[in-house]
This record gives sequence, structure tokens and C-alpha cells, in this order.
Amino acid sequence: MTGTPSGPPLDLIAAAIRRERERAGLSLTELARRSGLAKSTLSQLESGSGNPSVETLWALSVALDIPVSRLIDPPRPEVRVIRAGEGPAVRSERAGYTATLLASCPPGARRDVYRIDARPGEARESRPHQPGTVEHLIVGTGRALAGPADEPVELGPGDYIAYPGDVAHVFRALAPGTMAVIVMEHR
Amino acid sequence: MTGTPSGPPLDLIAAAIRRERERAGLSLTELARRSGLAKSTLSQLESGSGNPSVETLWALSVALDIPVSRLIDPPRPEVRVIRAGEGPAVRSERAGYTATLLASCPPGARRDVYRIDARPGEARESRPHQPGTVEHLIVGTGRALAGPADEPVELGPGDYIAYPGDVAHVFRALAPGTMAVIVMEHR
DNA sequence: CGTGCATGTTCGTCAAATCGAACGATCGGA
DNA sequence: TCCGATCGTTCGATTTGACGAACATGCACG
Repeated sequence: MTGTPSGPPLDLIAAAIRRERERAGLSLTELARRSGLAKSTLSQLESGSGNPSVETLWALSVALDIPVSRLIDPPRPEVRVIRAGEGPAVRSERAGYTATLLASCPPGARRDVYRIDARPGEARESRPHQPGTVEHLIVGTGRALAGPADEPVELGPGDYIAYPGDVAHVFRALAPGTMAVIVMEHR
Repeated sequence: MTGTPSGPPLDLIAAAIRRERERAGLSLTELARRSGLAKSTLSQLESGSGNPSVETLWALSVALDIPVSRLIDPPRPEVRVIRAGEGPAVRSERAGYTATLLASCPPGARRDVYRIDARPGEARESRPHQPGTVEHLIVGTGRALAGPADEPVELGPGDYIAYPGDVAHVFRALAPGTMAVIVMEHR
């Protein structure tokens, strides 16, 4: 029945709490006072013997002035470079449209970053994605008609648009060599 | 004394759980079986009368195949357009560098989107941001030298780089009319 | 028209998270 | 050296989350 041996990261949470507390320069007593929690609770949590509730986590995140995610999703940054032309390219059936996935959605993150290279031609329509998704589009070069399918907006170099990704939307290049960046923000 | 009566979003979590479950097309019984939780627990949670522990949340997120954050951070989408030249511009002291904030970090989100317009000149150095921050940079036009301050990378049109934002980093335009997009991802 | 199986809810019990208070340890000043 | 303050830990009492079983309801099938 294991299937997922991904044990509950109680130790990680414990470490995160201690780390964030010490980062804020707070003592256990002080944090207890600010968060309204008992310092015994905090002590036990930081010692790893604890399974806090959301209320507890929320109180902590408020007192530490950090998003709750910081306490449960362990991060890990890196340095990556993807040269123009490299990277996983998702070409449309029709030529003249190339979407390159620059930064996919790793565990813990919730956004994809694409580079779009397109030539004038048929519009590329996208069916709705996951509800709550928001797309950010910045035109680099050329011109494009993009946005919600029922109300697209004409954009020039440097223009920016944000629109819900959970409804049908469209992208159509209006000039040769049109390049754009799309940040697809999942929820 | 907080000023923000930001009550624990128990209702939001309840709604989120139900939403995500129905999205996955799972019945309460099925989700209970997959997550190893009692369906009574799930029922109570979805009814809003509950304060789940991290173990419970973790089991849910694994069973639903979503990050835990999806259950605790509330969303909110919109449609916005910022024309080139519009929007809050943050000019550097030295001329030749303009950063425009396209999408700031509203409550619940955790990323800022900037457009950078720069001319060759002095490098612009940024001190470390919040720990865990990751910056994504895509060059639109021109050339730039960017990345960690101790190991910058030369980038051309379409090139992409991701690097930790919690260490000193730098951006220097190498050609006139250099435009880039920076996605600053907080944690 | 019953029967079988499903979904989602309610109730009593148990384990555990949280709390408040007391306890040694450490540090700084008189 | 002694005293006070603060730090973090430990210990019972209480609240509360999680579980399992029973329950009401709806739907398909014979």
C-alpha cells in the first residue's frame, strides 16, 4: 500500500520553522507571544515531534511574516541557461509557431515560462487550462493579437497583458519575427 | 494587535479541497481510499468544520497530485493590459535602465513580472532578495550580461536564464535597445 | 418493485495536538 | 559571587482532530 514512500516532511517543517524563526531574530518566547501559541508547542514543533494544524501554521506564518508555503514546500534554486533555439520546443501543427518551454513546473513551483516565436498566419487557439490559471504575455518583437478568444487585444513591442487561462484564449502574430514571453501561472 | 484580522482561512481550505477533489473527478470514498484518510474526516473538512494537520494536508496533496500550497493560498485572476511606456516605471539612478513593474505580487501570488529596457553602460547590481527567490530572465532584443554577480552569462535575443535571487546578481546591457523580461519568483 | 452498490453525512471513541506551569541552563550586571 | 532575567525544554490536563461504524439517500439492475 506504500505506493508513495514520500513521508510527511515533518522534519523539514520542523527545520523550516526553526530556520525562519532564527532568521527573523526572534526568541522562542517572543515568537510564542507574537503568534499567540504556547512556547511549549513551538519547542515541540521545532524538535520534530509535532504535526501542526493549519491554524498553527497560519499563526506562525503571520507572526513570521512569510507565506505558509515557505514552511511546507522546501525550495531549491539553481542556475540554468537555455540558448535561443535550444530547449524543448513545442511546435504547432501549422508551421510558423514555436513554443519553447523555458521553466517547467517543478514540485513546489506553480508557473511555466514559455518563449513564443511566431509568424503571421492562422491564430493559435488554446482551450481552457486548469481553473485559476493566469497567463502573462509580454511581446518582445513584432506585433500580436492575443488575449481571451472573445476579446483579443492587439499588442506591440513591450506591451503586456494578463488574462485568465481558464477560458479559451488566442495568440496570432501580426508581423514576421514576432517573439513573446508567456508566464503561465498555475494555481 | 496584528492590524490584519487575517483569520485562518478554514473556509477557503474547505472550498479548495472540495474544488480540487471534484476537479480530479474523485468521489469522497475514492479520495479517502487513495489518501488513506477516513471519509468522515474528508466530509468534515469539506464542510468547513475542520482544522487539518500537515499530515492530512500532505496525504491530500499527494492523492490529488497537487502542491500543498494549492490548498492554502487563495487565488484571483483578472484581465489587465499595460502598454509599452505605461505602468509604474522604476528608473535606475543612472539613466539607461528602466524597470517596469508589470504584475506585482498581490496577496496570494508570489511573483513579480518586470520589463527591463536598458542601454549599454554600467552594470546594475542587485543585492540579495528574500531567501528562496528565483529570477527568470528572457532577453527580447539586444544583448546582455546577466546572472549571479560572480558568474554572469552573456545572453542574446531569446536566451533564457534562471538563477537564485537570494544572492547578489547583476544585469548589464551590451547593446542599445536591449529589452528583457524578468520573472521574480518569491517563495 | 425490491436489491445491491454507490455517495456523502452523523455519532461515539481514541489518540494526539495544544496549552499552561514548572523546571534546569545560560548569561549579564551589581 | 550572588541575583535576576531570559532562554529552551519537559510534564500533566484539556481540547480537538482523526478514525471506524452506522446511517440516510440516490441510482442502476434484475
